[in-house]
Amino acid sequence: MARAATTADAFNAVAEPRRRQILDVLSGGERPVNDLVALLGVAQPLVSKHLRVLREVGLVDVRGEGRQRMYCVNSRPLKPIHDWVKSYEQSWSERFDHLDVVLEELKETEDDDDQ
Amino acid sequence: MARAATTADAFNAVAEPRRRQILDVLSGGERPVNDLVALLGVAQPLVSKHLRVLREVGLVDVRGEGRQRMYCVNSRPLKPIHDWVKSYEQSWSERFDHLDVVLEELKETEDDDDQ
DNA sequence: TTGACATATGTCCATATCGGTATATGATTA
DNA sequence: TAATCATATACCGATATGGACATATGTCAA
Repeated sequence: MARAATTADAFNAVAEPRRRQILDVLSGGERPVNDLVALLGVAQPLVSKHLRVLREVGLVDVRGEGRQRMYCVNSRPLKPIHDWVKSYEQSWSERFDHLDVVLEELKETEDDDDQ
Repeated sequence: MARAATTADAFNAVAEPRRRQILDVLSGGERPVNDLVALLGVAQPLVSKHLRVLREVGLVDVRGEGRQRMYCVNSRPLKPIHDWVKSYEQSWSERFDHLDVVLEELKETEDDDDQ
């Protein structure tokens, strides 16, 4: 087998930075493709391809408006990502970060022993 | 260019389900490689390679213990994912979900008009 | 040292990616 | 109808993947 398709799920679709950018722009409201092309400074066919991936995993919806196609975000497929990542959240919370700092300092103190 | 390397960042590393599984197991505590091999039922070289990817993005730390290598989670690289996804959280919250339901019902009512 | 165990690395294959360029489809206007 | 604008698709290249397999490295015990 090879790497999972980008259209396999939101995890894969969103791993590409450009697609996150697109979602970030669309989170400000519905946009036609050419807006994204201008805002991201990317070739139009590439934008269309990224939009296709996002559509296939349900992260964007389309609506025809004249000769334009208006895209908007549908963030529900992001929920599994949120849910999975959330269970790790406490680990980097302030309390634990502080503990890390303390441990780091301890280690450095040990390292300094041989000076 | 091709797809970004799996070791490019946590987004890419974590897009692979098997690697999330590994992190999920390790979140229960430090484990040697063979534990993961047994628990996931995957070939050992494959586990080692996944662990390498996770290590390269800083999601796991290793510690030598005799002839074993103990792996544990370091979830800090997940924070960017959490932060990015979090900004979309409200969209799927109850309130909005309810709104979706209402709109869905409205649409179905319209569709039923021709009965 | 030899052997056994734990883990890592190397090679191979099939596959699909992102990006670029060219072209097709589709809707609107003259 | 023809020309134009907006978007989608097709094809190509370079690249790296996950998995299977074989083998190297490294640590300990007899």
